[in-house]
Amino acid sequence: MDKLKKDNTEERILDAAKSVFIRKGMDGARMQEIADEAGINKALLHYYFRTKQKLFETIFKQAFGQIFPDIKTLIHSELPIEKKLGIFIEKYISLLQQNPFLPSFILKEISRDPEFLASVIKKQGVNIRELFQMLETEIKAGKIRKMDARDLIINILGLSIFPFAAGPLMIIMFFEKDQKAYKNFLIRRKETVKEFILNSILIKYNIDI
Amino acid sequence: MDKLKKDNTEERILDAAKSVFIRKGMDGARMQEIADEAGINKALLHYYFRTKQKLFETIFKQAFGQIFPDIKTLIHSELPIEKKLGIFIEKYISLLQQNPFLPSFILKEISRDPEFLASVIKKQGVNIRELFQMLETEIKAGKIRKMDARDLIINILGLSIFPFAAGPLMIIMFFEKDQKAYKNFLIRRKETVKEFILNSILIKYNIDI
DNA sequence: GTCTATATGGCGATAGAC
DNA sequence: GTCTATCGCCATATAGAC
Repeated sequence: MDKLKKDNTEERILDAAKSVFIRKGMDGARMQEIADEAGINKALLHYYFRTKQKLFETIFKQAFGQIFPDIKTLIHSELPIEKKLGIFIEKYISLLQQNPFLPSFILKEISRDPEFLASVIKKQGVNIRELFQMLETEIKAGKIRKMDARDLIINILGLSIFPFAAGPLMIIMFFEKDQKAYKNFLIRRKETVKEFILNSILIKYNIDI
Repeated sequence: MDKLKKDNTEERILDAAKSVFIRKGMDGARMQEIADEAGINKALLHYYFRTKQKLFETIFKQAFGQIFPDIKTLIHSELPIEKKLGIFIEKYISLLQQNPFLPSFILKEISRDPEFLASVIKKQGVNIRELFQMLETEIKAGKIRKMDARDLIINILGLSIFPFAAGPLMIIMFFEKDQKAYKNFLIRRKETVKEFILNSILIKYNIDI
């Protein structure tokens, strides 16, 4: 029973902390606000997670862990490159749709403490090198037009992530505060991003006349 | 002489504030740090700009004002669309190169207070509607492949802005902390982004066999 | 205009009862 | 494990001398 109670409180704290940290960032978040949202008091926060910093790191790692869908299996799969990229983009944007505040949360952290973030990524076992090699192989094989693999990766990430990071502004300026229209835009995004990228990089042998 | 002295101090404050706010954001910035960097004391900050909030807003508007190069003239020019887009991308990335911390600064503000930001944009006299109309005209004329103009705008902005917002992480993970290699990457970016976008959206009538 | 000194409030963190 | 009360610090902001 005690065990259950503990788990429950800890979970409520983590949920509340995630919500507040994601809205306000590390600097803007207040322990009091997290406590309120969790339905407990500040002292208990410190009982569970000694410091604000530790609580933040717990949340950050948890949030960030989600952000790498199984890239590894995708890299080594035998699918043609356009399928690989298509699946990645779809999975990635779906993930962001379920966690729409992750992008701005992580971007904040990039400018606040990039070393910490890089260390978290390393621990996730993400293999950048393999990813580069895979892409470069495809480029050399002439499946993708000649380009810097770093550009390609950044382009894919930027096109996927940016509409979420800029979301609150887009809703006001592009969608007249119509949240639903924005949501529909994001749903279509999976297809339009795929289209946009593949159109740009695939080498096609069409006769267009 | 008094006038000169005033101007000088005010300018030093603005420079220092810009530097600190851009590094730390509104929440992370400290008035003491700004005062130190300006070579004065805290009290004087409040003498010039009553509150931190007001100082921040001054800086923000100033920084944001730069971010709209003369889009208006570009929209109404008689250049073909690929030239228009090319010029915009080049100008925009150049601007960001000179103010590499603007992206993360503004993205922070998007999630902190999007309404304020939208109001600043409105006052800048940016005419989103005209931009949409221009793009839609080109699409209808068959110069650009069929797509949602909002997607196109977001794609251009995302591809331009994201590499700066993610810069500190890229330097660590893609460039082994070699700042210079990253800078060179950004220099090349002007061309690669143009290429990437135009390749994706222009309708070409090539025979590729 | 610029400074020193201080007020005021808020926040993270801890002590200690239950 | 959970609470109330409080400490100690630091940040914004002001008062007042020069």
